[in-house]
Amino acid sequence: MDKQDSKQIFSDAKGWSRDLEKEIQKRLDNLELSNFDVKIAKPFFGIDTPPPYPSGRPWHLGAAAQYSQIDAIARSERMLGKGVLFPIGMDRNGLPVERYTEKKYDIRMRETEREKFIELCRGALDDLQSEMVEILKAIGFSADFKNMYRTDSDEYRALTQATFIKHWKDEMIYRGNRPTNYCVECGTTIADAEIEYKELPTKLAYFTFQVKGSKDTITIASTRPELLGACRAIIANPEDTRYKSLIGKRAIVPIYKTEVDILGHSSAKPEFGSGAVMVCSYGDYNDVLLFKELGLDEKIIINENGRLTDAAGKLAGLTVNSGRKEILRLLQEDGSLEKVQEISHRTPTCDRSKSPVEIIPMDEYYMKIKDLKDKVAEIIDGLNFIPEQHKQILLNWMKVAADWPISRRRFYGTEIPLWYCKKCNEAYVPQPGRYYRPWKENPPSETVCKKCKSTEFYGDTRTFDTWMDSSVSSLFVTKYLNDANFHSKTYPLTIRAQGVDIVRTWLFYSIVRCFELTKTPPWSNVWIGGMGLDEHGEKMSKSKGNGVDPMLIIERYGSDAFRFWAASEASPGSNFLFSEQRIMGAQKFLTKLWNVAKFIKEFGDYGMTEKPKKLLPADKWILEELSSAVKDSLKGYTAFNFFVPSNRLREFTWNIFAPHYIEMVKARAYGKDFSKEEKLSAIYALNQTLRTILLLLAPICPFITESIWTSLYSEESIHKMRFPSSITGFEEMAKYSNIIIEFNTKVWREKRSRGVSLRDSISLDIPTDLEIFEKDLRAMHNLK
RNA sequence: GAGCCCAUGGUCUAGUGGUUAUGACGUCUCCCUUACACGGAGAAGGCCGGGAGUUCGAAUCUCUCUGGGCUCACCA
Repeated sequence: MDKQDSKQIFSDAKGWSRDLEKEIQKRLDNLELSNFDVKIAKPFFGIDTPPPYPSGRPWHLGAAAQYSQIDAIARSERMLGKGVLFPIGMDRNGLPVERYTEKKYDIRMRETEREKFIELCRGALDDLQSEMVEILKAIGFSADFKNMYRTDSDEYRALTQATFIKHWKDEMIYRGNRPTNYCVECGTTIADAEIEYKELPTKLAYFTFQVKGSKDTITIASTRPELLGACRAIIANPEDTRYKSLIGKRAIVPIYKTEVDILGHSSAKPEFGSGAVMVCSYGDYNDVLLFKELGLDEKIIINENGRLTDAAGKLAGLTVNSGRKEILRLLQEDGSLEKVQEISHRTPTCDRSKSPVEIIPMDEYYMKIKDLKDKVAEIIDGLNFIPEQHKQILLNWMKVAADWPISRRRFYGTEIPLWYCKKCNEAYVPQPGRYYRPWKENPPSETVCKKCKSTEFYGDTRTFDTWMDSSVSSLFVTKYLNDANFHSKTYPLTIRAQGVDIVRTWLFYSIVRCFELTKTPPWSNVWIGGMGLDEHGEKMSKSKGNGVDPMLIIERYGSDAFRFWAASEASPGSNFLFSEQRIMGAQKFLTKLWNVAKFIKEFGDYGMTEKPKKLLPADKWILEELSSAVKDSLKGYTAFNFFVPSNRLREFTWNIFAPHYIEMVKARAYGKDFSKEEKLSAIYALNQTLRTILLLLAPICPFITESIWTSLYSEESIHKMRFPSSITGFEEMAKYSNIIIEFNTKVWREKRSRGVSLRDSISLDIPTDLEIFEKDLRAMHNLK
């Protein structure tokens, strides 16, 4: 936008709006603020930006608010004189797009040719990605879009694989056949971190086992009767008088007629159900522990399609749910079923598909976590968390974190770069540096099995958990293994910024992985944003239908109003409640600022930068008040806290500058009954104050500040300026603030009580405290 | 069951040993005043969740109770 245009807008527009913003957006898009050059000698500031998953509209309003805050980190650091590396990538691996693609084309992944399915996913992502970029640009996100990376690019996947290969060689990875969390709907193993517990209604069935060699029976209660065929023991609490005499005997499993031991074990709680429990492979995590502890033989009764196996006898082939109905019918027929109780049960579900998780023994790759706990806890302790208290979330998770299953039985992900010898099954690990696809490629030519010298291999068909990719984002953006010079100058980064919802995944895995690879924590600061909730404080979600499309809000009130709202609504780390009314409030403030600028612009180019020889007391006073706002705002920015500057600047502008100072000097600025020298002093202070407010507000409201700035002060963008330092020399004026405000209020109240208009003249004495402002105050209130 | 966090006018929120307890939104009344009616001025509205303690002095520190939120664990 050139100066002519902005003047046009100024004279016409009554307030700030989205339409004005769109004009500025074009200009800002071309600024290339995010250009980063390691050769330029500025203090380095690197941001590990969360790569958003392109999920299409509506994007989560809380996420949009959070990204606008992350953008404010980048903008404020630029204005603090740093060389800011502000990368942006798209997280494009994993389940969400696979599920989206299945739905969109009405196909099933496993019934589709792998190559074809991958193509469809990629196409879907490309569409969703361009929409995501549009949204990011609309909220004023100033990251390096020119070098936008994708976690599914050959280059990125080569890095994920290279880091895996290093972990493999360092013996950080092992392969194990262990009962793991398995989501039938997604058809893959999932990690503990991906489990979400939900209270779901379920049936608790009570049924009897015949005690061998006696007429006694023992009743057990189970929510998983369909696992009866995999029952290997019954346990009861050794203190439980009802069952004491039965411990050590054997019981006959109804329907299946197999025999199992009745054992004493403290994990059976007498007060729950019947007090006796059947132990099956595997109903829950406790069963896993008991099988291990009691040395029981597992019987695989559920397969990876979620159907009961031959081990289930008559139930073979049924799904878990229909198997449950059928076994209850059979038990009823058999006379073993005592009763069925409706209960609410905390059920582990998959956080992607929301369906119940089964525990099935699967052959998977694991990354060792348990051995690292102490070291990782130490690293976490050394990081600066914003807010400090959120460090605890991660430390708590650390205490229970188990080894991380990293392999997934899915198609759209980074392939596990391993082949196995067809003869002796020895693993072959390729050289790092290239992107490998073992499911469709042979290993590099001339590969010979180091054990048996065979040249025949088969590739692993699995992919990685997507967190394997995103947990090395800080390495990718610093060109690890790719540009040693760049990496050494940019790693570790300065700050990780992210939401509280992915602390135990992205944050935790990033620390573990990057530290293992580089022996250095990937950043020194961790900024954790709170969650955006609906107006009643409930989580926004598509299923609840309480989500709000941030683009609609931005179209209605503008991006700056949205960003100002996000900044001023809550301290960093606190959750914030959506409120359209409060976003309107933010827009009102921008309109106020706009009108202040319109007023000041009237005086043209006088004395805007050149300090007049003599400043009048009122002008010194406002500069002192301004100075205090500068100090507070800068303190907020250096702590990555935008709540402080946004509220401080709103308060200063709206409650001090506009009603008191501007009113005080209005007559002088117009030059009515004042000398030219006095007039220039006012105009200087007015401009100085506005300039400073604009500079300090620019990281939070990049559009309106750019618009006013380029219209009044410079051809050069405000976003290439430095923050002002606080003004000194007027400290003694601070004492007048309260008395000025009190006096003005007193006059206004007086006029009101006399029923005269504000411009009417009354006679009133100026207090001696305020004598130095007498001329301004008389003019302001029209005092005789 | 354990840990962490929170409790301030109708609503949201600032405040970390001394303030007349901050601001926003909302409410009520008056006012077109050469930036702004998308505005201005004024007003009402709070025993800072309850109780006990430390202190000359507590919204602020300690204990305790109550009520919320989050996380983890157990639940056959």
